[in-house]
Amino acid sequence: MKKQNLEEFAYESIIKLILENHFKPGDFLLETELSDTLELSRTPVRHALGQLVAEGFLDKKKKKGCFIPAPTPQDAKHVFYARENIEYLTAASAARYAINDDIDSLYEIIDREKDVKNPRTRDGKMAYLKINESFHLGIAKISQNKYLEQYCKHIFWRSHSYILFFDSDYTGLTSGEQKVGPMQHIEITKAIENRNEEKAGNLMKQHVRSTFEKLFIRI
Amino acid sequence: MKKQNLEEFAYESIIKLILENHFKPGDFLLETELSDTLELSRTPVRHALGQLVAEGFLDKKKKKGCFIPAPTPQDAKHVFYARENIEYLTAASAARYAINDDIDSLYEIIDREKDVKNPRTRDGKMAYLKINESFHLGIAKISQNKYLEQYCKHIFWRSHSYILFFDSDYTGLTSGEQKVGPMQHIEITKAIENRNEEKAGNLMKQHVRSTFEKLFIRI
DNA sequence: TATTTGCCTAATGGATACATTAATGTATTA
DNA sequence: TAATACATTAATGTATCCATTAGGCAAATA
Repeated sequence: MKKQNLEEFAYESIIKLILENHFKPGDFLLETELSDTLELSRTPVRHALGQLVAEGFLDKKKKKGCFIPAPTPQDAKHVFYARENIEYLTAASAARYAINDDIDSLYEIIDREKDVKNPRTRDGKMAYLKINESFHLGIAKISQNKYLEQYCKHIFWRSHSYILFFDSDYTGLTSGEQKVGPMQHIEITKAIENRNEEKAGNLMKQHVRSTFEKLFIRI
Repeated sequence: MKKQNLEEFAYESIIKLILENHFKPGDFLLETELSDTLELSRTPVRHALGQLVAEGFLDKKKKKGCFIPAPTPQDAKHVFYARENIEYLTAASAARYAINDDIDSLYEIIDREKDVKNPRTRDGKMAYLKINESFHLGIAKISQNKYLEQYCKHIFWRSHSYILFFDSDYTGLTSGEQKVGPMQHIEITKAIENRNEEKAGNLMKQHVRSTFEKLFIRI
């Protein structure tokens, strides 16, 4: 990874570490430790941690440090409730503003999604999640509203941490999603293509909710 | 102001400076300058600015500094579109979860709102805005969803900067709002009291939109 | 005159030394 | 033994010094 901006480097590295399950909920992310493993001084690490706290990805205890917030069923409900409603808005707004290129890029994402090999392996799962992210955030981008996009990004990542955490054996979700996910994605994209704002929103809401329900069985 | 945590002190002081119109859009908030006026080192100032950028209140140009984002009609539309929809959600959710104490506290806020003296003066206006804030964020709190609350806070403050900026002569909005605002607030609170989620949401949406429309005449 | 080149400067970006403090362990005492 | 007070420590919080760089200014060039 390039290191021209140590602050950004630290920020992205820490996110990567979290997403790769280097920490479990409740763990403290120590400035000294991180600056040691990332091989830079505390300053950029400290800055990056500050960002993550400000953005709500980490909690903080004064004079103690930053830590991964503990996932709870209650919090999961809040996350997914917020997410289904935010994504309702981005999808509806996307249906209003999408141009042809936007539609094309969505279909292209769906094609990549169908091509994921070995969905049950860790790499396959990760690849799937990455593509899924580009679909959802792609729609947020198309919505043309940078605030909704910002919130969507935030809540999406937040929900992802649940998916990663509760599906850490990489078996269940994907095998089912492999067909269901792309199918729902196609329906949503069609609604956007037809400029049907309400339908796009509702389909998206259902789609997010179905993810939650599949996940929640395990919680 | 107390200074036990210089980082927090810096954070709050900078927000205060912004809200008191010490800077105009496009102005750079220089670390050196701020640390000078606040009488502390650059470190906590730098940290605070980082937070504000992460939260989206300030923009940043690498190696150049943080600055107040320029308000534009287009951005105003985005802000208020996001706000009316987010606050729809918080109000609806509040109608679901409010307990009696919550309702009481809302009516108490409305009473304080009616009592604001001299709404045309700077102080009166500021007092009004402060109370208005506690109403809207109070509902967000009652919604019981910390993510919606977070987004609501953010977009509310963002919209406030427009109100402050475009109503800097402190005349128009308040004189009208003085009666309209509280009346709409009462209606919303009633809907929440009656556990009517959809009505609470819709009234809130209308309320936010009417603020925008009154403001937008000037933009 | 218009454009390019390169220096200058003021601001951020980063490292490090030092201060402070919450938490924990340890000893002392009733 | 249990409780309290003290000491230790390990981390954050802060200040400051040095490095880097974007942008401006001016001289040189065509």
